[in-house]
Amino acid sequence: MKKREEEILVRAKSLFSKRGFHSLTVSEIVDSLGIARGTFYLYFKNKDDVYRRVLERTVQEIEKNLKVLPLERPLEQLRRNLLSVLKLIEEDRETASLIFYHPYKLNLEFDEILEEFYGKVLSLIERALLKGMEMGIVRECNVKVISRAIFGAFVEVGKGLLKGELQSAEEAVDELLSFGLRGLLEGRNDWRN
Amino acid sequence: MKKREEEILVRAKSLFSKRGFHSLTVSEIVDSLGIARGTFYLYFKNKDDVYRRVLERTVQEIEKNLKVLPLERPLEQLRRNLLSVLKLIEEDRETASLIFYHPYKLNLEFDEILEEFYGKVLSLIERALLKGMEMGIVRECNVKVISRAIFGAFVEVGKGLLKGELQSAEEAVDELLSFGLRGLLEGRNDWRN
Amino acid sequence: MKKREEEILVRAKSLFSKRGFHSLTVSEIVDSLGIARGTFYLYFKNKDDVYRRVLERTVQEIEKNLKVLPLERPLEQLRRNLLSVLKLIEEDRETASLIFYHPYKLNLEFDEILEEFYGKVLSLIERALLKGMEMGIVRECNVKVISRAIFGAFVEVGKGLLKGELQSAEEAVDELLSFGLRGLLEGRNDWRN
Amino acid sequence: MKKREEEILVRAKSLFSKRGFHSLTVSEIVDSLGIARGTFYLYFKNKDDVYRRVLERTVQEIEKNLKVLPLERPLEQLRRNLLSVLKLIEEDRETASLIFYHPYKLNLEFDEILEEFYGKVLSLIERALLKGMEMGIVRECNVKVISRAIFGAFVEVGKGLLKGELQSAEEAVDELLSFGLRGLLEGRNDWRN
DNA sequence: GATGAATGAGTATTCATTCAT
DNA sequence: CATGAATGAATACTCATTCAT
Repeated sequence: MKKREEEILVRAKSLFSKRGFHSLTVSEIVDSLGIARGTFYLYFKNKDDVYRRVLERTVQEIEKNLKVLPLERPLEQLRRNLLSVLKLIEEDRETASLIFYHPYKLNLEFDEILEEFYGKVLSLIERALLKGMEMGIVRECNVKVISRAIFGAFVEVGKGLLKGELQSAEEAVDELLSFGLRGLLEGRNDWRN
Repeated sequence: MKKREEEILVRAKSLFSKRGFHSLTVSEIVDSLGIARGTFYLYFKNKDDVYRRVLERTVQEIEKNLKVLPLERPLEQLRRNLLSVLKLIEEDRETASLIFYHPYKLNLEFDEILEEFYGKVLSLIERALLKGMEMGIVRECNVKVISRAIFGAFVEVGKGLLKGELQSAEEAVDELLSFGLRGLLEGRNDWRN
Repeated sequence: MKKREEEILVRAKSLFSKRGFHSLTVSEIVDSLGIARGTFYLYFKNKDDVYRRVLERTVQEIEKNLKVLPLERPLEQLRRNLLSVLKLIEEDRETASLIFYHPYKLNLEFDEILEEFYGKVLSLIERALLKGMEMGIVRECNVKVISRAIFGAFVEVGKGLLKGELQSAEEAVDELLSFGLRGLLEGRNDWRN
Repeated sequence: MKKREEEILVRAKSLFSKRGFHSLTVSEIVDSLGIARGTFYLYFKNKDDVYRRVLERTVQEIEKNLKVLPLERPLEQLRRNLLSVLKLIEEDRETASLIFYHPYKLNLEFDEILEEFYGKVLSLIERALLKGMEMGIVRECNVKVISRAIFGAFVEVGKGLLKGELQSAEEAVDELLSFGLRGLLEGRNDWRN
């Protein structure tokens, strides 16, 4: 990766995360870097191209943190993954903003990138659930529905952290896990026991 | 409400839900109705104006279905509300699409409309949780985190229904409730008992 | 003249004098009268038509005050005419505004209306000058130039009154006349003596 | 100043002076130069912007010719200034057209540009008058009124030259001066003596 | 590699005018 | 006489993209 290309990608990510796809112009990207308009097109086919690559990178960064640990302790693995992603959000608001607030229907290609990412996360959750059931830790349930529910709960808590309406990622993940495992009803025990 | 205005709003909702705000042009709206460009501006100040009104209406339609039932049975109330909204989604994919896939950062005013709506839903959930705790049905928990989690789970399941990746709204809601109430761990009882 | 027609003309004059031709819309005229857009076109062919008729009327009102008195006392006649027009300006700012600040090159037809009016005023002045020369009161001069100069001086003083930068019409006319007759140089007598 | 910018300004001045602000379109400017619509907006913020800059330039060109000579000979200075401006008008009809026939009430900002210019010319005249009085050359008079009168006379003669209704600028200025200094009444001497 | 002037298709918006009721 | 909904031509302005230097 060329230095210039990298430079543009970094700046573009920052700007797209603040301004969204449509309101950010190519001029703003190049002006903010002090480079010529033509230089931009030396490294990127067009505006869609930068956006796609920004999205891809961002998704990859998160995926690096999604470890497919050995499945002996599926719930622990899930906990770790959720926590590591929420931590990332706390640290890198640009990434979070892109992932959570990406406008769908911009362009089918863009949507696919996130859909694929979401799909990966979903299947990670599904696999943990299935393994848990196999091991007798997790009760029988509709995995399709529940994995989505977990995913959604997680995403929404992530947004809460991003907006500053929730405070600590650690606390949120524990609360989330506890909720997911024990449910809301009174009279349960901690799942780790 | 004038007939024309209604006609435009209905068509605009349909088109915005399919195409998003930016890619839909005013020309497409009027062409699709076979009316003159000027006619559009007779009823709407500008493109933002239609979009705002479409969004407002859509939110209102859903809110009509969010009944603030007497809180004696908070969990039952929650169940009904979630179900009625998911049913709506099943029936009216345009509404669902607008609500779930609205691009944030389009325009602060637009975002506020949905934020306000989401806020209402969140507080509905919070109130049910708090009442449940008061009544001793729901165990102590961080209401801020858990209400978001429930909301997120619900939204994500809604999206799944919309995309056709999940089948029945009824089944999904029951599964969701059971998940939320009993959690995932083996060896729990049904909350209704 | 129909009552409605009159009503529209009066309002249009008022609005055109404040807003100018281009920035005033037909909608504003009809809205301000509480009548339908169609009603306007019952009495006027188009927007140009009202403007033309407003201009014509306004010019006619002034012309009524421009008396072609018997020429025995040409300078006295000139004084009276100038005074009567400046008085009108003091009283009717709408008329003054239209006459003095009409944007040329709007439309040839409009320009002609004022040009014709200006032409009349000029020839009034010219005739007074010529008569004065004939009578030996006025010294030999280039009537074309001087009549324009008198006209211009008069118009500019009118604008000064309109803008409130000059105070009394009477005083201004006397000063103007004295200037025109005696000139600026020291050591002259009053022309009436 | 970039070559293109200059090119556009020159053409715009020419077109505005012939067609006025409203009837001239941006398309006409660019078509007449054979450049793209976007090129125009590279150099000018909008249509108002070109007009404003054309007006400012034009005023500046004239102001360069308005010399604030030492005041020992105030009337001679006035004569020179009036003459130099009238000469300019003879030579540059576009400038003259813009200055004399600019439609007021287009836009407050535009009006201010000319008002400021007119104000400068007026104060130039006022200062000459006051100095003249101080030196005992000019008789006591209401300077506010008389300076306006001189200005108006001058403007109107300028218009006459522009329209071709008056012939020579030199002759007109001398006639104008003689009129202003000696007045119209018979039996006066030349002011230079 | 880098530049930045030039491009022009695309879009929102206005407003005088018409005409069926 | 009066209405006012509907029209659509006209226009300003934006911005992604190109290409000669």
